[in-house]
Amino acid sequence: MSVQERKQRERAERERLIVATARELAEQQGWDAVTTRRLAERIEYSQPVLYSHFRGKREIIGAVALDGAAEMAAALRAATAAEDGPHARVTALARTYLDFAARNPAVYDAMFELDGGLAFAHEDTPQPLKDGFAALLETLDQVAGDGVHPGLFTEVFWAALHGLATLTRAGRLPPEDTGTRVALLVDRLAVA
Amino acid sequence: MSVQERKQRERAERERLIVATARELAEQQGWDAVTTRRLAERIEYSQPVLYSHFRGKREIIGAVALDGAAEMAAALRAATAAEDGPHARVTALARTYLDFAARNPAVYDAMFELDGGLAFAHEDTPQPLKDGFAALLETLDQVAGDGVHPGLFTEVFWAALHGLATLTRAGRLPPEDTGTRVALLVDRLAVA
DNA sequence: CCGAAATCCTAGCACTGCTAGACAAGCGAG
DNA sequence: CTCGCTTGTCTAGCAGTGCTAGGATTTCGG
Repeated sequence: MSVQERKQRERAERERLIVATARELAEQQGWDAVTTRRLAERIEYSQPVLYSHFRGKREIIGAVALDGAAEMAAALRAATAAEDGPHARVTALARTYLDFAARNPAVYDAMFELDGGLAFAHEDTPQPLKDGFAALLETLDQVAGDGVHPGLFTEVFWAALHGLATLTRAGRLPPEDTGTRVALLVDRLAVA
Repeated sequence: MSVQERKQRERAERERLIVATARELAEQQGWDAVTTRRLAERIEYSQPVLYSHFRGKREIIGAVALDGAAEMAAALRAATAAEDGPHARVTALARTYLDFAARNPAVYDAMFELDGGLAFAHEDTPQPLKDGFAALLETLDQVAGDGVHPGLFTEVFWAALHGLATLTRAGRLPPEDTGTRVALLVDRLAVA
């Protein structure tokens, strides 16, 4: 049995390599450069190997997205835990969110811009995505205000952050004023 | 000279046909289905004709985006003009924006999601885009609040709308609560 | 009416995601 | 240890993509 276990381990290892390589390549040269051929060459296997791990390119993007979601959730929790008071925590949350999106554009694209074939807002939503939303909710819950459903408030706040992230990265918003925009957003949306 | 004029007219007419057909096809079957071959077949010309009007597919997407921006700006102005009072106008603005995005997903994608090769936030930004932003600013200017730069406020509000639009359409947010989200957003962001 | 110029199309390139079928390596059974 | 078989991998290829070179056809000006 040990032989099979080793094989399974190696297979899982290779799968992680595929995802990590795809992410790296996307971050370096953009998702357009992530072709099955280039990806296969980088992991030093032939293309069909990719399809023995994933149904197709979409699923690879989806895997990168899940990794990213877990990472982002951890970053958000770490950033908010270091702050005192709801207002400071929300500010830190927003800054960290936008910072993550700016520093990992390819991963952010995999999560929200590209089609990774992931389910959302259903019971069959993958755990890391649920957890990412939960990380937002934990902090935003405290500033939703009376009579406002925390989940709905989180959705609105998240949408605002998402809009800022995407529009800034696409060159639609000048990046210099990000700090001011965050301050305005937090001051208005979050009730003490 | 009349002959040349007629030719120019026909050329312009054909260009409009290309853009309209691209938009129609994208709205019917998604942008993935808008290939140069299919598009060429629909306008009953060969592919190279497309390239005598546009540098490439990107520019076609850009042309659809510009059309859409003009349309959206008109819709926003019409909707806000019919309302009395700043709060009602902002609400109408937000509703109209999200409604436009929901009803014309392909056009909205061309404007913001896809790369149409358009410049933004510079002096060489095409006029319809500037005008779209101006349409937002006209209404939001009234509710920015004291000491808040109207342009910056508009950017934040716009980002929030954009986030709601994209996340809803991608299935990330349940569509039922759109009205509630808009109400929350307007109530908090807009200062009476 | 005829040469020149503008217009358009056929054919093809390099690339994409994805897959069938050949091939080799490693396994368990005798 | 050897034989058959499963398992894993690769080569080669398909249909489709955006885009373009070069030839054919139409249309214009003299």
